[in-house]
Amino acid sequence: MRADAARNRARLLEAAEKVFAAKGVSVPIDEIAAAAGVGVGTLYRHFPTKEALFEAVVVSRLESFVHAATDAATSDEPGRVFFDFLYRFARQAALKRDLFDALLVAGIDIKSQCADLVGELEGGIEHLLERARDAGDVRADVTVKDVIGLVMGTCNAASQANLDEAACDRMIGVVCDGLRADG
Amino acid sequence: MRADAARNRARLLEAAEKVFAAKGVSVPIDEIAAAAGVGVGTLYRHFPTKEALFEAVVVSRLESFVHAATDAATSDEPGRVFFDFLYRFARQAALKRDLFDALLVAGIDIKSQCADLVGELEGGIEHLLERARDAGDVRADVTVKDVIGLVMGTCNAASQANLDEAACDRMIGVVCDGLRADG
Amino acid sequence: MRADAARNRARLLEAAEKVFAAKGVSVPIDEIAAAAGVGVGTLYRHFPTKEALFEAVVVSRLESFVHAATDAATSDEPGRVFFDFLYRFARQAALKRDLFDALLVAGIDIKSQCADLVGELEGGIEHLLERARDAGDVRADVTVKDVIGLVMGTCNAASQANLDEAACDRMIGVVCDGLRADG
Amino acid sequence: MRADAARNRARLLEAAEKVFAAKGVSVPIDEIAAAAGVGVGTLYRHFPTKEALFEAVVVSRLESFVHAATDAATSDEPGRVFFDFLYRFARQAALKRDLFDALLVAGIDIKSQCADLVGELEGGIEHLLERARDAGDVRADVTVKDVIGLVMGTCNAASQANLDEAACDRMIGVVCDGLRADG
DNA sequence: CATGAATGAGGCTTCATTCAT
DNA sequence: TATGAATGAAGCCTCATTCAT
Repeated sequence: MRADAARNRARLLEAAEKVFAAKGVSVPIDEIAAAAGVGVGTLYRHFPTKEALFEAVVVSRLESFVHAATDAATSDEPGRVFFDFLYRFARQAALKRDLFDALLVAGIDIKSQCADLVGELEGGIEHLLERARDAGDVRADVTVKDVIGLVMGTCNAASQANLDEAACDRMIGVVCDGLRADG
Repeated sequence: MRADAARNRARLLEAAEKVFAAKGVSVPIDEIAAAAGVGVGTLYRHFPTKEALFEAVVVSRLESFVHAATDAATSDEPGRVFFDFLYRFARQAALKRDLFDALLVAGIDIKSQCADLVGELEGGIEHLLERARDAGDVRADVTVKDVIGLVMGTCNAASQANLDEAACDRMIGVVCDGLRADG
Repeated sequence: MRADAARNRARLLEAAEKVFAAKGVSVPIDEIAAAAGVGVGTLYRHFPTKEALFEAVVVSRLESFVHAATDAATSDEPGRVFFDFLYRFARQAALKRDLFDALLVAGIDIKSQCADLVGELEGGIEHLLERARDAGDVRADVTVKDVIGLVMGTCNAASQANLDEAACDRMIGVVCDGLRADG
Repeated sequence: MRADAARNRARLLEAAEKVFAAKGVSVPIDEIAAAAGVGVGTLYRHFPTKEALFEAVVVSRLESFVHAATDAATSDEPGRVFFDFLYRFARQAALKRDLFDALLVAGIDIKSQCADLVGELEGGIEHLLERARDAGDVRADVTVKDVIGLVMGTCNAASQANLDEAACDRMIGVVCDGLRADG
């Protein structure tokens, strides 16, 4: 791939992330192209479909989470590491508001690549969860999906309600305390 | 109001609730009319705008919550009543998936009536929360908005992820335990 | 026809005249029914079509002009009578602004009854014109259609431009002077 | 601007002029697009609104009138030039039937550019009128608005009644004679 | 290869007319 | 019979996608 093509692709992803976040998934694709400083044609050369562009944005987000989970996998303080991960996860999700919502809500099905990554991410978190549970730091009855749902849901709610960072931390704190408790 | 008009209005609300929930707010309005078994014109006679229809659906939902909060306001077991309310709230929200998300996400501003009801509902929950807090059953640092965000967010997440009722209860359980804890 | 039916018909005609004049021919028919204080159903019982209602309105207007022309037919001052008629005609037309415009412009073809009345009116004016011409008070080269066009066109223009009565009189004065002149 | 875009814009203007003239302002916009041999989308790329398209058509017409008025401004035979202008004006207006009516009648407000041009045109004609009046060739009591109303109204009437060119000339002749007369 | 003009299906809404009450 | 609710074709406009430049 030529250097300028690569640069355009990067610009498009960045612009798409911003614009999707700011205006929702239903934003006209021309607006994204404009924000990236390229023509629609160029956008379509890199992403065959609006949906494909959206997926690519989500994928890039997921990837960073997967890396974080992998990095945290081999600590010797499983509990601390697990909860730290949740906080970091939450903060990220809170920052990039509307994107995950959009992903979950807007009726755009997650496809191929995305599904794989989601699986990987779940796997990574499950690993962290199990180690924390084995160490007695997390109650026994919750599943990965519960954990992800709790954190993501809370973040979404916080961002949708325009709550500040303090509120978001407080809410995640509640969730973490709930996870620690003996049920 | 004539009998048939009332029947059609009810059908429309019901259909809209279902269809919005199943396919998101961006569903074509004709589909709702078809689901209700009436022509588009009839829909527009009852609701002057797609947005108005959506609002009406949300309002009817909110109203039932407000009633529940009011009913629970005068118990002598504030803690139990508060958490019971949250469970009921959650179960309702989980059943009617995607609607509240949509409300919060889809860029449709809440208007007039809706805003009032939301305010009322917040007031009602705040009352329950304060009584439970005064009774020492809930930690001191959380606000109504936190509570609502936690419950709603969790429910949304659960429904989006197609989790079953058990998972949803488990998640709400985590949240409630977190709220009980001393922070 | 029952008394109340007749009253409804009259009310509808009156309302239609006002509403058409105020808002143009493209006004929704419900608005006319509402202005007349009856339901649309009643309107349709009296006039099978929006166009038919419009035609009826125009007919009633034309009839009054025809009567005026007939009344003026037998004067012994043909010139004065002719120009007086034009002034009266103009004033009427100017008052009921938008109706004739609408009639002429809006693509609604004149039908049956209307056409007959227009013919009658033209006949009446032609009679006045001929007598005035024979008396040497009007130049020889103009036709009835010219006269009607000049007066109606001027009135329409005046009303469209929101000119006041003085301006309208001035303009008709110009036209009349032009008609008097020897060409 | 790209060559094809310019060509399409021109085609659209031309088609719009014809179609508006033939069928009135209420003609569906798809019909204009079809007449121009382009898709609706193209029409909307060039003119953001039906009204904007209409305005553009009117503007192009007005411009030619303004130029004519400017060209005639510095003659040394003010009377002849003034009446010549009116004849030319009339002939143009008569050719493009229904457009100006539509403009004046159909409830489409003249906006920005249009208003400016109308002002310019009025100014131009006023200049001609004053010079002709000063030369003693036109009666003293008429205003520009009167003159414009008389000519435009007459032309509209002529075209609406499907009168031929001779009749139109005759009618304008009457108006001009009326303007010359001493009132 | 980049651009942005062109396309047209499809969305929301209006309104003349019909029909149940 | 009067009413006004129901109907649905048709209008205006948007926007994902294709294609000429």
